[in-house]
Amino acid sequence: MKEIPSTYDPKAIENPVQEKWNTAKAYAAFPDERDERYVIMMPLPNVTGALHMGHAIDNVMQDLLTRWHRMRGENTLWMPGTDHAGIATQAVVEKRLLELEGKTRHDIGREALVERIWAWKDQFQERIIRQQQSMGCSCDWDRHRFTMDAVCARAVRETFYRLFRDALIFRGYRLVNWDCQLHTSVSDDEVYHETVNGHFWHLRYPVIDPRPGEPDHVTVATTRPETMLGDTAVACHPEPAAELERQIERLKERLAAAPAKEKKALEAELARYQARRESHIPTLEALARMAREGRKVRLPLQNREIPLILDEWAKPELGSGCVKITPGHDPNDYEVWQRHQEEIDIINILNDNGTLNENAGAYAGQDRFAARKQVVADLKSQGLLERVEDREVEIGFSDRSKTPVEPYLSKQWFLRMGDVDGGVVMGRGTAKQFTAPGLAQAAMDAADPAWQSPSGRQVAFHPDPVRYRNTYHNWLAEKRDWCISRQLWWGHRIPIWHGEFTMRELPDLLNKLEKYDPESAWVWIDDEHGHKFTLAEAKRLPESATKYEVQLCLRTEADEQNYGAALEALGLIQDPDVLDTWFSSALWPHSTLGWPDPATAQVNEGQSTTAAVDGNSDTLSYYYPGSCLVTARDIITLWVARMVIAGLYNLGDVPFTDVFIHATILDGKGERMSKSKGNGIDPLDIIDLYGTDALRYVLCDMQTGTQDIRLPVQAISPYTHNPVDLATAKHGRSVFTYICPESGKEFDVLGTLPDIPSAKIISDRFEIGKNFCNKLWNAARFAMMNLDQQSFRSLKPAQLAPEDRWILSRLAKAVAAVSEHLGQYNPSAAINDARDFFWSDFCDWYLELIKPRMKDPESGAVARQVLATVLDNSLRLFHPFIPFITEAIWELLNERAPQRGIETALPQAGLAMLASWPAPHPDWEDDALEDEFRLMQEVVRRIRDIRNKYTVPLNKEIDALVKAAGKDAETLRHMTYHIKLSSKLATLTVDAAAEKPELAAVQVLGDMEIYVDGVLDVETELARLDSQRENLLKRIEGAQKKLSNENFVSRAPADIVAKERERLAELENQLALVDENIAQLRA
RNA sequence: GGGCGCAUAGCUCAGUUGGCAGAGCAUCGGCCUUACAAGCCGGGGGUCAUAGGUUCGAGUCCUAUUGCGCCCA
Repeated sequence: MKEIPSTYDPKAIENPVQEKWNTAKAYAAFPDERDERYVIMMPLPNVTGALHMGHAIDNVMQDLLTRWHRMRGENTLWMPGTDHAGIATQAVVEKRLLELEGKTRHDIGREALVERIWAWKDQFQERIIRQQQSMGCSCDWDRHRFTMDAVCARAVRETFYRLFRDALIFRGYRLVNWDCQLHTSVSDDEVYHETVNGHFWHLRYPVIDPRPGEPDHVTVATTRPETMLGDTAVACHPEPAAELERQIERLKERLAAAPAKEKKALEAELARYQARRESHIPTLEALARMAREGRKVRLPLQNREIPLILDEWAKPELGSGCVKITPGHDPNDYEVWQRHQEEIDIINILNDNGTLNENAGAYAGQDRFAARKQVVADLKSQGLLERVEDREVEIGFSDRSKTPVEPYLSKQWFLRMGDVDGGVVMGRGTAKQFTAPGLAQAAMDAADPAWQSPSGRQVAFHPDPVRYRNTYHNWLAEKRDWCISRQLWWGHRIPIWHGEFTMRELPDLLNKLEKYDPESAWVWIDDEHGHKFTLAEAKRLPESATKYEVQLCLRTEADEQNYGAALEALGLIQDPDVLDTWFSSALWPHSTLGWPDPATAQVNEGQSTTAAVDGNSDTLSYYYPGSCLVTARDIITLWVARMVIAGLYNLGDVPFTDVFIHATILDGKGERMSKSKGNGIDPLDIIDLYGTDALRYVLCDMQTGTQDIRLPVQAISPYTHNPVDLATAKHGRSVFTYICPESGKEFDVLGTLPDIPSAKIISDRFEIGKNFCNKLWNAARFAMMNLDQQSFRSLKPAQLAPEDRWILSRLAKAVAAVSEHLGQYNPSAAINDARDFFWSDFCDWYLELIKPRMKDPESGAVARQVLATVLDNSLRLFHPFIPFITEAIWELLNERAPQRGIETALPQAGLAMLASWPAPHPDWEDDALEDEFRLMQEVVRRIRDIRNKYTVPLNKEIDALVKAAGKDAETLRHMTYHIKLSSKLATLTVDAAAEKPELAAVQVLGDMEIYVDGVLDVETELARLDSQRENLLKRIEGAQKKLSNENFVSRAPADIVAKERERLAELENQLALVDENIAQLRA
């Protein structure tokens, strides 16, 4: 039998426990005959780097739910995996390539780069899995997926094909955010904005052939002067005077409603507006008239004539009242262009690397920032620069390359999110097929409590259903088309072959394409306006020089092998772009299970199959739809919504019914924790210092409702190895360095400065978890010392001592409360229910009460059996929260008391992880007994207080006399043993007619008085009684005031009033007793 | 600019339908009591951000203000 060390050492237990789980494959899930199942799909970590605290809480919450449901006997699958994270990973690898070898991706080519990214992915995926395993994640490691695995890739292709066939995927020109360094579009989510000091340049464009009385130039302003090279118009408001008046009225309304302190600024603005009636409106009216006449201005530097146009985007109350229109490089101007397509052009002046192209004339080839300087200088020398204003400007940066993004016109693939004529068929060909108005609408409906999928499901958010549903709804309601193409090399290649042809060239090609089976190769023909034609329709188009784009989607990898080369021979080329990462993540809940066909899905070597075996279902039909998605707030829109869309579209059902939104981890200042801010904690550092279970305990403890988690952080000084509080420490030469207060030397928290030692970031909050684990360890150790091949025999309640029945009653209630709170997605409440039971009831009272019984053969045997049973249930109860220590103790307990239970034996299990969740035991609950215990504990506390007040050492036994009658007296007589033991009394006497010994310390408790003789110091006692008296007076006054309020007595519910009366009577009684005692002592 | 959220003990947070303000940590005093000093026993500490309102009664409901955070543009 194993010796039990006297202190809890997480390092000594975690690896062996991990090995046991892995050897037993305790995590593995297979379809079987059970109807109850529980499925969680892991939000995929990127393969770009190590896991941080955000991953830690996400994983711990998932593992908590997974272990809990597994113990409840449900067929539980937690599917793990990693995400290829397109741009993020490629950017990291490209950066390394440049740093280490001085090469760009173009130097080594597509294939070689992709090969290097695979190598990177293999390395990091392994590391991530190790980290997750060390956090105790009980995912099914034999089903681990990577978004570019064959099984996932097939699902991506199939989905793309179906969406394309349904005309929900289309190609079009759009202004996108362009990363000039990575040469790719980036999504809005990948752009962050920063306010920087910039300029507002006011430029003059000469009017062509001005007539008398007309302005000879217009002034426009811009923060990006080089974009003027791509200007195609200058806009003026169609009704400048009327519009200005409207704005003046609006401002007046705002002024009337504004608080005093804002009035001044608004008044000034109003005055400015009013002055413009004179200073600007005549010119603007003239320009509007000229625009109506089709007049033009000359674009400087380009010597191009561009029209004056009328558009409401020009604001007569701002600037000059006119705006330059650069449709190719500004989103607002792009919208203006869409309204005026017949009148004006759209010009792109940028290359994909941020240099100017041939459309920039003399500036072609220059970088955009160099060109900016040159343009400004040239305008100035021509006298066309009116003035330069300093101004704060907001600039969008690419999150990946940290360089400014440019609005850039390019052809991209989109997924249509809006409603579609005739609707969209969801779950086509399945038993759950239905029609939705559009993809976004389908996902919105899915979270509507009134809606049900064909299987009766819908999506609900926890723990705040309304708030998070609104977030989800508001985003989807925009129904913005989703740009799914990325100009990258790393990711799922778009399975489209396309080419441009005129109607003269087309018929021949169409005849050849017609031979392909549409089940393998779907064809759409787009005209220049994005109208789509089928093959058959296109054949009837009139012969012309108009260009059409032929797009053909090959459905499978095999189709590509078979037809790819032939298509290229026909003049079609494969689109070089890859899909947005979220496209494959959206399919995660079903692609991982083998969709579209689990029988033929190609899983990796050594993995569990997705196909049906031994008469059980395949994984897709068994585990889809899943149960719960666990994630943070910021992923609701990005990912949750897209998974719902994909699940509904492909399978006609939601991917999960519950979404658990957990907290975001902040530092002590309330800022989001992140590696790049220097406040990020590495979970492995916490595990190293406090143990995995401590990490998990504290994360569970802090996951309350919707409250984010604030973790005050410290740095471990590399000089003294002592913690340094970062909230108060002084900074060194940058915001990422601090001065160690003890040594006065500087350290760095980012770990990127070569000449300064870096410090680990930790948080002492995790001590709470370690302390609890130590308590659990030692309580178990005490139990083990007393359990030696403890045997089981059926015990009737009558054979149990009161403390045995009491602890079982408390246990039954704790089990119920923990289950209840876990069901409500409240881990904090749940772990505290368990903790309070274990620490405050079991350790503080029960263990102390049974110590003497350990020497008695008969009552000792009963106590041991109760002890083993309660410990058994406690381990089961704590296991989902702190799996390592509970598993380690479980093994020790199995050795010493293999069979546990009270009346019947509990179900046995070799692993705590596979043990059953504690059974509910309403029959053990005993409220009357708990009341008696509460009274006993009160009395004990009063006596202990006296001991403390008069510093009576514990080894000095004292006598207590209690004046009590009726039920109280009866209870105290039942509990005499417990009171004596817990407060170390020689004797306890309970007597209704007890007389207070002259110099006894007194405690008043309800109607009772407790006397302890022989310890008293008169002065101290008087002071104590005085303060008690004060307190009583205050409370009596409050109660009297309340009861003398006629309104309270007449309007408050009768039971509340009665309770208040009762309370007053009791307080008055206590006051009388205290007064009596004071009088006696004074006498 | 639009939307959402938060403010309770020194710190981190609970506080159900409105009915006696709680926990853990920290702090103070006493204990190396035989599982645990990472512990045990006891104590102190609050104008529930501010100002109004509803109500017999407000930490809780309503309005405004202040400060902070997040999301979207």
